[in-house]
Amino acid sequence: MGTDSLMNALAELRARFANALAEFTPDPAQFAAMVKPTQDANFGDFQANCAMPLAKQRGENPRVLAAEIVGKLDIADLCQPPEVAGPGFINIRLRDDWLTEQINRNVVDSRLGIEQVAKPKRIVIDYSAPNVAKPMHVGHLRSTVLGNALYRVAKFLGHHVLGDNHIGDWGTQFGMILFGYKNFLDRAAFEQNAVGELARQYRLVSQLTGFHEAKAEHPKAENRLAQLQSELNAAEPNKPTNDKSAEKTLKKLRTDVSDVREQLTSLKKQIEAVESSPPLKALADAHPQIAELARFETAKLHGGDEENTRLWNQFVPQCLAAIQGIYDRLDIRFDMTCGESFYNPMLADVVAEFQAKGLASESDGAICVFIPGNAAPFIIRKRDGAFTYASSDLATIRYRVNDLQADTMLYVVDTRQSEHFRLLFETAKLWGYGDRELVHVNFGTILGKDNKPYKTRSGDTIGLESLLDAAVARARQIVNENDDSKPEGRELSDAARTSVAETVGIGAIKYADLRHNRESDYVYDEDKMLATNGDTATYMQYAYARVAGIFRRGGINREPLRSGGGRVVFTHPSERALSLQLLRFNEALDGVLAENRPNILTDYLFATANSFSTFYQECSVLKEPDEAIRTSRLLLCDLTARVIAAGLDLLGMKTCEQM
RNA sequence: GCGCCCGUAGCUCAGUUGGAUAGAGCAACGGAUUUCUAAUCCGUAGGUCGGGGGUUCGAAUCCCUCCGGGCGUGCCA
Repeated sequence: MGTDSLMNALAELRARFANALAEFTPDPAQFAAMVKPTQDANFGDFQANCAMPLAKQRGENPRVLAAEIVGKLDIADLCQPPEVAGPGFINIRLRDDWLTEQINRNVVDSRLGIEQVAKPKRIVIDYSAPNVAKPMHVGHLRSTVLGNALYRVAKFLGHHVLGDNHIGDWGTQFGMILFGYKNFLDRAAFEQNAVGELARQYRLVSQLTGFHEAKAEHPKAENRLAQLQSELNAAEPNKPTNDKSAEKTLKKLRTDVSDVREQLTSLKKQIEAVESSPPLKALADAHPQIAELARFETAKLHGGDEENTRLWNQFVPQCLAAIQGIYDRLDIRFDMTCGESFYNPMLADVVAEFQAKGLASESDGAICVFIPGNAAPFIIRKRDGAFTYASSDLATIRYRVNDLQADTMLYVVDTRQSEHFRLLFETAKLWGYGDRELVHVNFGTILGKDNKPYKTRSGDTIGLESLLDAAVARARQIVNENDDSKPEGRELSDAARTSVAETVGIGAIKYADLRHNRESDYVYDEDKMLATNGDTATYMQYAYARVAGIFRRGGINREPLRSGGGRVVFTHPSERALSLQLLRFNEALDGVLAENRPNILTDYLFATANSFSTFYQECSVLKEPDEAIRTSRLLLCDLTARVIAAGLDLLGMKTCEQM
């Protein structure tokens, strides 16, 4: 395969442009990078935007320069003669013979034309990271789905990737279960379902703790409200006419008042939830110091207390096994699960090293790293001597660099922790890890239809499991309806329907998450993600199933088809469009990794499935009388199916042969 | 108070280091089916890209400012 690079049209064009541009600039690569796919097919397949900025730099006429560049270009083997348009765009249309050459190469390529990277990096992807003490909830969805997609793509492109689940197994939450276990355990329930009972303990202790805090906070909030209210009442009547700053203060007061009101109602709700239930109220009254006692259990665990250590060793594997159930369903496996407890033994040494090197200093009793230009300190040990997640994260970096030889570390974590990671990375740089790539792959919040963080109507967080169940149940309904309404009656067995529903339901959730720009918040809308039309996982899965249907109906074996020596030929515009689209798979994958944005791949797959649907509409395959054309179309179908299945697989989604 | 982010079509969202007439999906309207699966395709309509100013041959994108919203903010992770 001496012409590997030809498989990537964009890269090849850029290389050719770089050659031509060498005569005009010392930095041809920068300008060659301005070759891009066109947005509008009327302008051809690719466009080069380099003439304008280059002309500006050289003080020349951009159109004239564009023509000169075209004159130096050696691309006649791949493109039709380029055209200069507008202020100096160079429009390029690939030659059909070159295109068919490439597509025929990909048709028989097991990697679908995707090369592995020349210089693989060792990448650690830190994602999902649930707290094992409590059930996974909607807040874990994005990290889990996004991280896994990046993991799969990086791996497919040939990087050495380690997926690491940095679980919370050592924090205050564990003290809460320990306290609950010792004081409130329902033994029978525990025998029957240990993890469920532990989760109940967590919720119970957390509720009681919250109750006492709310009790203490409530009068303070009322005072604050009263004070703000009176300030507002005083300010409101002498409303200034044209005083901007006074107006602003007034507005600020109003929002403060409504904020405190909101806080008050939520406190009341918390209090009422306990007080309206006599058994809960009795528990609360019996344990006024519950928060402190739970913290004490955590401290005992950290101190090596025998009983707590024994319970911890018993609980953690059980909790992990329960979480694994969700991962199995989501088709996710980690290479390693090194949580907080794994790094615990290293923390004292890390802090000592920072102190010894003079990188950290004491402030108000806490050990802090102060980064110039940052107001907030990076606290690596608290006043009470306990370590923080800052110290744990530093130990993690050291481990990943020294023991795992990581070049790149990705942290797929909520954007609200941006500041923490900024400080963490700065601190790591001071510590001597400035040569490693540390990236916070941040993402936004999943919102409910009220545009607030997604919660149940009563304000509880939504369990991940129930989210999956709901989507699958809805998918099952749709599968039933669709299959029942087939012209010749139902085609799927009950078992098949169940399996399709799982594939479609889980796919819907994942796709809905991945198709958004990760940095945006998005509204969780089950109706939309499971709609039978539109930009959904189902659309891609359906396109795949249609291809599978062709091969099934035609009784065609795909392996022999590929090796049968048939060739793709263009007889219809939709065949060309589909082929070009299929050849762009590598652009999409490169794009995903360049910015850690899987939505680039969802966009690509949607466009691909769309291209296919058009082709499917315009070109009959099995009914095509000309055998060469029929074979050509079968080859296109086969490659389409493989690209869609591979793309979905890289996003963590499955396909079905029939749906 | 300080810091970060966002504001694009009626709704949900894309928009690649500044590029051509700002794009999808849904909803609306009009077409296509003796179905290789209509969970589809083709078309129409819909936007002062929050307002204003600036830089540029060229701005949704960069800078300033104002308005509106979200998030974070020294010992939770």
